[in-house]
Amino acid sequence: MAPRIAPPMNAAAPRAGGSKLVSPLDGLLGYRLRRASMALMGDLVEILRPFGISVVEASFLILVGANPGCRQSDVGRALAIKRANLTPLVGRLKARGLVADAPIDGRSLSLTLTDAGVALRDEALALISESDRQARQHLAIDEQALFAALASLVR
Amino acid sequence: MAPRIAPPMNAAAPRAGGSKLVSPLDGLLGYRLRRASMALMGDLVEILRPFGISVVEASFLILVGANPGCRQSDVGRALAIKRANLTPLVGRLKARGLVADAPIDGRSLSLTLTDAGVALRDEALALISESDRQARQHLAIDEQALFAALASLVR
DNA sequence: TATTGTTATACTCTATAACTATA
DNA sequence: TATAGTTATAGAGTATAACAATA
Repeated sequence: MAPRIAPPMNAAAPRAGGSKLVSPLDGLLGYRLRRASMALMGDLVEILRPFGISVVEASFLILVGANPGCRQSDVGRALAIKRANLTPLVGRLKARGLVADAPIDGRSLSLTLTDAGVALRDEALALISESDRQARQHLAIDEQALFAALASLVR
Repeated sequence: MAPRIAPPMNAAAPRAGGSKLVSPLDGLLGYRLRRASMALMGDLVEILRPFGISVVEASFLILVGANPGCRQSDVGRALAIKRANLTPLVGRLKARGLVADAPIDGRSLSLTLTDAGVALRDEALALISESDRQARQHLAIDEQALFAALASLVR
């Protein structure tokens, strides 16, 4: 056994400082993912605050903007938003003049961004992309590998 | 220009299948993190359902269990739970006989798991760790590098 | 019969503000 | 003065169930 230097007496007492806790959670991938996700979500909330839209609403606008004429139900599936929650969400965006809908076949609705919706989406997406780029640029890991690993955890 | 073979007529119409959408969100790290986190959280919810506790409650029990006698406020800080939400959380766990508290200095509370709390924590943590291990074992990426990358995104 | 959209409702988690007591 | 804990309350976000209309 290698000799060990005796630590100072106060180092032997756990909880001395009173604030640093042992965290078994730090060894869990799920926990680390949640904390990282929450950190980026927090940034996103700040970015979106001036626009007066939520993260879910922004995701919705971005997806509809990239798929003009898409069915409401498909957007809901893609974002894992339940039908029952989709109605008031679309209602808010329509009320703000950001989204327009039109019947497809009598039971489905097609969605499109209005000009105002496109303008807001463009502004917001630019800021979101820039913030995301900044978060990625100091990663000490291959970005493609990271994305692939994250994708492998979904479903 | 290279000659192009004419596609079948129905292939020219986007949205033919009607379900796959173009998703600019897939290029965002924040979005991929959120989806991956939500997937693992879903697993966790299923694991905890038989115990009748939430993900937050399980995290709380695990952290208190690893730090007997810790201050309630320190646990709240470590898990980013606001003081106002901590009181009913601890109240529920005390009412179920999983956690015990004791005054430290007249304004702070120290928390400890009861025997029942330790037993539940042991059972739950074993299942959680096993589920987490399964999620990690097929990652095509260095685990240490992944954890470091995730940590670099927090704060 | 299965899907789409709607309505109503409830539950969880989180957020804010005000208050008391203590270091 | 800053911190710890409490209380009350409000807001997102998400969940279920039931319904009508349509494919």
